[in-house]
Amino acid sequence: MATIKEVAKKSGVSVGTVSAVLRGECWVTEDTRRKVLRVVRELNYRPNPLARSLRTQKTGVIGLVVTDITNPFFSLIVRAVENYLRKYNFNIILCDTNEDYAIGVDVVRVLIDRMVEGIILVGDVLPEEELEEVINTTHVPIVAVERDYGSIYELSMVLVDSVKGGYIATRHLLNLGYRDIAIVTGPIESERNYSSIGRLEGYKKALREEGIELKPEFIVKSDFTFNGGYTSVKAFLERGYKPRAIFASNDLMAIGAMVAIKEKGFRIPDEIAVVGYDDTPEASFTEPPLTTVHLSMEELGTQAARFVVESIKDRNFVPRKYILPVDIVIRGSCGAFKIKGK
Amino acid sequence: MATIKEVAKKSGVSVGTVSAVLRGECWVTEDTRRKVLRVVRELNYRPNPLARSLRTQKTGVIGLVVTDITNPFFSLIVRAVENYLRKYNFNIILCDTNEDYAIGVDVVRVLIDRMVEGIILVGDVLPEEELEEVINTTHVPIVAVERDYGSIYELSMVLVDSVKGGYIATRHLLNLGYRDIAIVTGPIESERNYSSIGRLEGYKKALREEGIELKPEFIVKSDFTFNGGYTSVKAFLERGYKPRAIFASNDLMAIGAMVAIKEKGFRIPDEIAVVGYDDTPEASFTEPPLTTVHLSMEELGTQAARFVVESIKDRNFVPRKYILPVDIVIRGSCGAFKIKGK
DNA sequence: CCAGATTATTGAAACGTTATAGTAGTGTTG
DNA sequence: CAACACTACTATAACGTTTCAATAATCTGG
Repeated sequence: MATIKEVAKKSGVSVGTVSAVLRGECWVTEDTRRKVLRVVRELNYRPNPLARSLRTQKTGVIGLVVTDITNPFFSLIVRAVENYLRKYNFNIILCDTNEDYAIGVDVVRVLIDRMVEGIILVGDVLPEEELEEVINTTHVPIVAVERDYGSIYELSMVLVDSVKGGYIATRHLLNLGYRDIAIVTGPIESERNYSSIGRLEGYKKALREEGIELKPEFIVKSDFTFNGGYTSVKAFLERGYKPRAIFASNDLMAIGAMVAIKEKGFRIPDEIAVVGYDDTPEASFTEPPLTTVHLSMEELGTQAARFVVESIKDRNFVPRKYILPVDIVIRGSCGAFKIKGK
Repeated sequence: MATIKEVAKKSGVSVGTVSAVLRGECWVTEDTRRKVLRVVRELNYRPNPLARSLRTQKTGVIGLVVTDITNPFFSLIVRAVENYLRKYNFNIILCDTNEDYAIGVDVVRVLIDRMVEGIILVGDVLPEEELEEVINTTHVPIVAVERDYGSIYELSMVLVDSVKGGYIATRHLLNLGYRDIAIVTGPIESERNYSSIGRLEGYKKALREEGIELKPEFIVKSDFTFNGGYTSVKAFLERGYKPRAIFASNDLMAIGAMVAIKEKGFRIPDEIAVVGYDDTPEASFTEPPLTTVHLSMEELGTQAARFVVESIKDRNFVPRKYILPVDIVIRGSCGAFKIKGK
């Protein structure tokens, strides 16, 4: 690997000048610029980003941490973030925590050591204590996606209006005349399960509004996976419950639920209607196609990336909050098109 | 951020000694070691990896490039790679090329500039010319996954026995007595579509073996996505063809195909049997569950990561090739369990 | 008890950049 | 034409580590 020194020597100028040419400083004469650039090409010189970063304290790297890369919800966000950041010449260090706080904590520390210029946390990567610690000990801009840390901390957030999402899903089912509506939730043990709890809240709100009593046994706890949706709903049905409709808090669980429902011999949507949440690509390819709360993962990712870039470029950026609007996309599984089939 | 100098000053030793303590050199007295470590803790000192890398020429970073992070096949590999590399304290810079060579080429160059210690390419990231260029100009160990670059280049490969996979899928359908078997392929325009072409080869081989003539119109070209599978099979059926079975070259397309088949009013597997490829999680949650060629993405990822780590640790590692064995997992969609339902 | 070996430690030179103070050389101006 | 300001550069000190030759301190053994 050629270094800047060799370029300098060979083109008969100082390293400073070469550096200046490469950084596009305006004061260099056209003559020397050309001379230097020729040598750069000749030696196939490429500046060493490590050395550069060491000096400038800028790495051009953003840390992106997700809880489950395997879930299309997250991978679509990852793609959007990457596409956005590429335009600004940032690279991404990606980490998947596998929903494990220990890994999350570790990984964020490593990112900070590596002097990333920004961190995007998607999902429940860090407990509040650790987030606080990180924010107190460092100044990297942080953006949390789909995890509400409240307004106490200095970080931007990109959120989905989960309550509203849960509400419109349930509302939609109510509007279709269903009363016995069960919900399949994600993890809801603690406050921090922002998205699960929000969706559940929306569900409750819609029922309350309609004056329907809330049956605790109709709240089926699960875990946002295919398999979780399948087993929890199967168990639920085997306990003898028979709701008229099920709102699953994400598409993966909705798909699992649909399999369980069919296995128990019920028709969808005629006997049990199903609504999902996320509108992942697979939602269009279930049988019947899944009615689901649509949210744009692309928008989430882009917005998060935008916040990060802004907080890096703009010295006095103040953390912001973006709330993604949601709507419902109606397909076959809810029974809205009883006549027309698909 | 505390630097090693401050630690040195505060603990009354030289920087060299601090460095030695931190790197666990054995010659330091227990006394100084303790003294230094106390100060390290007090100042909450963490070595700057940039500076370290600049000096040692080792970054502890591996580049991981995939063509479509959105596809569970890839994201499962990513997860496996990450899990393996974490154990060796490597971090990952992930890039998604979106199947775009231009991005792939660019991204690999950036990775090399950043002095990653190894590169894992999953899928068709780079054209041969560029791979050659990269290998000739640098010495980073490279591992290609699911892309066969032949034996000319100095790189390790982790491959799936695509031909065998295609063969056993088709063989399975033949064994069930089906003769009219269509195949839905991925892109097959050029040599480099290693996986698509391999699977197609396997399909052809099985038919040939059985003395069945190959109908070119039964080779349905598609693109490895849900939607591709759906539209291509829909068009195929609308052209009036009615195969007894369809082998889709991945699960996503199989799922799309199943929707198309049902939409056209055919029952699966009674009228048209379906077999997929990959055994992604969604394969268990189709209706009926998808019979598919099982391959362990985890194994692929782990193996690739292992190769990378080995080539880094072992000065005289010679590039190796690993071929993942495949088998078929029989579920409902192929009609092997006609009696028992699921 | 001193030469020589051994042990614990230091000091300074890298690593490859950028940033900045300084400096020749060339106009400009009063 | 001296004083001054530009212009186009150069030299060098960082950045925060590791590495290694040099060195002081201690220990051996003849």
